[in-house]
Amino acid sequence: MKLWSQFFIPTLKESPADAEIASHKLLVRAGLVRKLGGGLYTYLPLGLRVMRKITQICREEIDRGGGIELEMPHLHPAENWVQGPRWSAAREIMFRTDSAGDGKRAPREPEFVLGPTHEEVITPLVKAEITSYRDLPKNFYQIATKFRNEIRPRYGLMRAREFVMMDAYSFDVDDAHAIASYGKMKAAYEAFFRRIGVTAIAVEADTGVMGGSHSHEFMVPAEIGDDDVIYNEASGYAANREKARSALVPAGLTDAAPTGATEEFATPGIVTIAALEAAPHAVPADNQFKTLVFMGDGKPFLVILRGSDELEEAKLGSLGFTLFRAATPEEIEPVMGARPGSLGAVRGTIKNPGALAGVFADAAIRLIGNGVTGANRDGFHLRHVNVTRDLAITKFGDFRRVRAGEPDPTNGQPLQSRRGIEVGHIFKLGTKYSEKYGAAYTDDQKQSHPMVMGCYGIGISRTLQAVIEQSHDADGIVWPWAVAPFQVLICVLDPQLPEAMELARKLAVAAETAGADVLVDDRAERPGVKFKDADLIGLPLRITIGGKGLKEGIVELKARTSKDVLKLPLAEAETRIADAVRVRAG
RNA sequence: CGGGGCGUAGCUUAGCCUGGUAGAGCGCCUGGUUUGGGACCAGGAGGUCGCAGGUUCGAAUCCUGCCGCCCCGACCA
Repeated sequence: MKLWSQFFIPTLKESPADAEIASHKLLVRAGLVRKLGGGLYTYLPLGLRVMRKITQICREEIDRGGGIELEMPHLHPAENWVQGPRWSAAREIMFRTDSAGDGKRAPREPEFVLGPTHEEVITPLVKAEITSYRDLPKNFYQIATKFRNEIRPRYGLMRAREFVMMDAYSFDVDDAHAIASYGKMKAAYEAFFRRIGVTAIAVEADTGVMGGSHSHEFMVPAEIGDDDVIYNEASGYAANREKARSALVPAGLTDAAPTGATEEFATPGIVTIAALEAAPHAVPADNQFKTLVFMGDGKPFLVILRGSDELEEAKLGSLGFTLFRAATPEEIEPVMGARPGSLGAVRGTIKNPGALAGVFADAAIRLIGNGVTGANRDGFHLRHVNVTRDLAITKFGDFRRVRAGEPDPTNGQPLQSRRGIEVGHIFKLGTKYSEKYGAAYTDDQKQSHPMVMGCYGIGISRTLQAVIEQSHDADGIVWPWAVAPFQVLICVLDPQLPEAMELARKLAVAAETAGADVLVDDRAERPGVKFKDADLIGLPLRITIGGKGLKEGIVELKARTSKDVLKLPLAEAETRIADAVRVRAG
């Protein structure tokens, strides 16, 4: 039992000016966190209690899924990263540290980085410690602070520079066993989110800079989420838009025959799809070929899409470049012979085709058959361009952004789209890290093999905020039982009455014995203030002890989720409260 | 990092355009009246107006630079 007057819950009537979304406002207003700087937050006592509860449930479920807890340093020798496979891709999000020195000369020390994730630490550890198939599988995890120099921290704990994450790393003898480990973690995640009272759905996801073959993200549906989930309820298909597929291009599609010889026509000043759509040319966007130029590891490559489609940039990750970015007009012209707006991939029109690392076409351009594209001559386009006859395509792929309404790839029904917050991610990594660091084992035939890895993350602090985003009303937070900082609030309206406080202590003991954490509001505040604060901090059960009720011989019991107030005769109060707690505690 | 916005008391903010003693509400302190959904009255403390330059007799206000924060984009748990 905690007495409010001896605890620290600084609630606010007004929302801080820098908070935009409900959960961020409530985090601050309910006295859970305070901001230190952009993306940096202090967990106040109430917030810390929630973090601990989420952390503990996470630990229990990961343990149940076979995880072994350890803790690695937050400070990493940069050397570990330089040796790894993604130093160049990941260094931009890392904080580098050194000694503050004596202020007189530049410190000369090994370079350190603050850990954004721990593959670069765990893999060398496992390499050194595990060498036999007899010691596999192993799945190590920790729940610890991570540091990422987010370009734009946002929405309170939602995207912070310093945040708490559960990160796990599995090591298996082969692919089949790695998939089993992956499956166990997926089940553990589902159990975790269920227990903390959060709806999180597993969706297919892009692997990003982590690499690896496949992955799922766990998404909490929310309007303010950063990600779009493409899904269909009937089929159960769900994917991050970055990864989503659709059956837009029918499997049996036959390629259109040419309609005539390609023909150049003048389009002075027309450099956008929309402009070519307008009169006098009137070429529909879905009859145009859009030609984009990217730089992949220093070499230009082309991506061709339908004019009506958007590029889904994440999908270019499948092309195998370590780093890629859009090319600048200065880079484009010498290769293509024209500036953006008049580009095309028709054979023979590209000025310097040898410079290209490839021409990658989205499969949907096959729906065009014969269309219009840039002539690689400023102010000119080509018509009657046939996909198979004319375009210098290296490879077809899926590069377009899927839109709601397109057919589900599994059942053909229309796909839907909604926003979500990514709270967890699981990756099947393969041998990318184990090969790089030499983490290998010897099998029973004395053969050496790289271990097959998986890695898994849950954003604990982000999940905390996602809980609030998903569970609040106009008055404040509505905590799910399992993660509430306290489950029972005893509101003593007349704390100056000794019999009121005595009763509060008695009821607190009853609730605690039944399995609840109890907060007693013993402040010398007016009832209105106490009720407003009670709703704001959102504890699941509220017991009200007032002078009036005591004269009547009752106390009141109210759930945060309900408007109904139960009047409990004093003689029954302890048992009734204990029952109410047991029902919810399960 | 590109685009936009904002920095005034612990919090929310007015004042800035059109330069001339920095104001309110909440919170805090004292006293009193109150006491079942953010009370009222009286008194009080609290501000180098983000920082540094500049223009001016005079700058919160105009100009320049920097810093910080928020929003949109690319990245992520």
